[in-house]
Amino acid sequence: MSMDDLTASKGFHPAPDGKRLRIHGSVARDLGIAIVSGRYSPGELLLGEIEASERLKISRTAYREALRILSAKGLVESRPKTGTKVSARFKWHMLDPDVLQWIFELEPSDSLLESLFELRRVVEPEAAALAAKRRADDHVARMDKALEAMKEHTLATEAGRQADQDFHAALLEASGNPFLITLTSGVGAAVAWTTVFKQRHAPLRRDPIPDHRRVFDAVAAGDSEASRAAMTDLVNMAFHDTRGALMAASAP
Amino acid sequence: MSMDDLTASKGFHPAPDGKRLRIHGSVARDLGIAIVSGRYSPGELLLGEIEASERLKISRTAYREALRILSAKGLVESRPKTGTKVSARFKWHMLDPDVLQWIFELEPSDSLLESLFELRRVVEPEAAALAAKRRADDHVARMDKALEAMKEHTLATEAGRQADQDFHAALLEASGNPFLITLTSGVGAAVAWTTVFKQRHAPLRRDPIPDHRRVFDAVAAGDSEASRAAMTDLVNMAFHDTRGALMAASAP
DNA sequence: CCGATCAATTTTGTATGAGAAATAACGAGC
DNA sequence: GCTCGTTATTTCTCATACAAAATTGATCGG
Repeated sequence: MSMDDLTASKGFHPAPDGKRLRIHGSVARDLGIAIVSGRYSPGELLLGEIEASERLKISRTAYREALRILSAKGLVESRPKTGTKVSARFKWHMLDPDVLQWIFELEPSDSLLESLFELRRVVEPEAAALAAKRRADDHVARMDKALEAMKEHTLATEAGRQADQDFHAALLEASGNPFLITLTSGVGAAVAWTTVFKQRHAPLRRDPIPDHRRVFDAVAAGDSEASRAAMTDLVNMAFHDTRGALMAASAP
Repeated sequence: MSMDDLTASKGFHPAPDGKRLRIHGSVARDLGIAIVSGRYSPGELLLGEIEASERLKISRTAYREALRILSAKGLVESRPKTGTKVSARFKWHMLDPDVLQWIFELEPSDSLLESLFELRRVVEPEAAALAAKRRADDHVARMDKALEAMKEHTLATEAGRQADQDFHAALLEASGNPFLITLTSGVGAAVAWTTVFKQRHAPLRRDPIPDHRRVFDAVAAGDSEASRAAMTDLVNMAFHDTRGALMAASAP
């Protein structure tokens, strides 16, 4: 692909950053999206530093730092004389929060979506089960509070979605496993953002409160089996919603 | 902590890179290890660019690029005027291959080790079960070949360990899920390197061939239940070995 | 005394030019 | 045909200068 396409699309991204931080990362973002979306194929050589930075109208340093970010995420690898090339897909850090977000900002293939939720169906119920065993009173209180806020504001509002995030965050913390926390929160955030972004506030899903309530009750009661089951349902519902959002966005 | 400690330890790392690639990343490595090992606490401010680069005896650009790598992995965040500070732990990308490796090069706490294998016990058996359903003949052939090589060379040799890697790689590919592949291979590689590095070729584990054979037979037969069970045993054995290696290294 | 607005200072961010290291490709010599 | 040095290209490093951002403090008005 031509580097000009990138320049052309500069600044058109909705930038679902949440908090504005590291504006400069937009270059890495654009390049990253171009890569994960397949506009650069694995093995393909990128232009040299001078040429690329000229096309993008940025300095060489800025371009290099963007490449550093991408190489830290396993998307590219560069060596002297050879140049910088897009890494093979299996080297990509697919679970990196940014990479995930980049993937889901475009139109992820059905199989990718299926794969991601395959992972979620395995991990998240187990996290809920662990949370049921290990939760402290504080976690239960936070989940309860978040649930109340969800009921009050609904998911159509920013406050409601924040409460949803809080609910899951508290649950994950209760699991006490930092790896599960990183994994699940990253995946959840990327997907949640997708649904919100693709279907703007569309009340497509059925009332999510009862399902959350089931999870809450099970975890609060310390019933790991019930927690697992309830969370499985929740993930399945999320899968349904996400698929719906993506299909609506791709075929308007 | 003082930045001088870093300079002092420069070049002492065994650099388990495998292929030499991006030597320059050693700065990021040192800093990353310093962070995940707790020598910098979350929230702590790093020195300014000029001062830090002087201490490390590198240029400002080199130091900045190292910071970029770390920020891409969620370890630090920098803003103008405020400076660069170590991010809160929950922001770290714990499943990033490099971060994992950095964590396990030091002495990870028992609870961390427990947490990681908690994740593995959930994910890897499921990956094996999926592989049993989806494996193609090619995957079986590769696993078979790798198994033969393992039997011939044993895990005490480099060739044998390579065969072990190949075995698991083929199995993961058979699962057909890129997220499972990234997750498992990253985790596996970091831990495998730890055991090899900590206990140099020590024949601590019982013969791993039969356990691998069980997995192979189940996957080849397309029996997902048996695959799940066999892989569970394999993970448990790996947990035992890793714990042993780490304890041996910490209390010589 | 309190508040707000505006300027100053500090820190990261960007730009640019010059050169060093690394490595793949080429060619000379045997 | 094979080995070994040479060359060319590309990333990597360095040094310096300037721009942008954001916190701090000071100044002014109420």
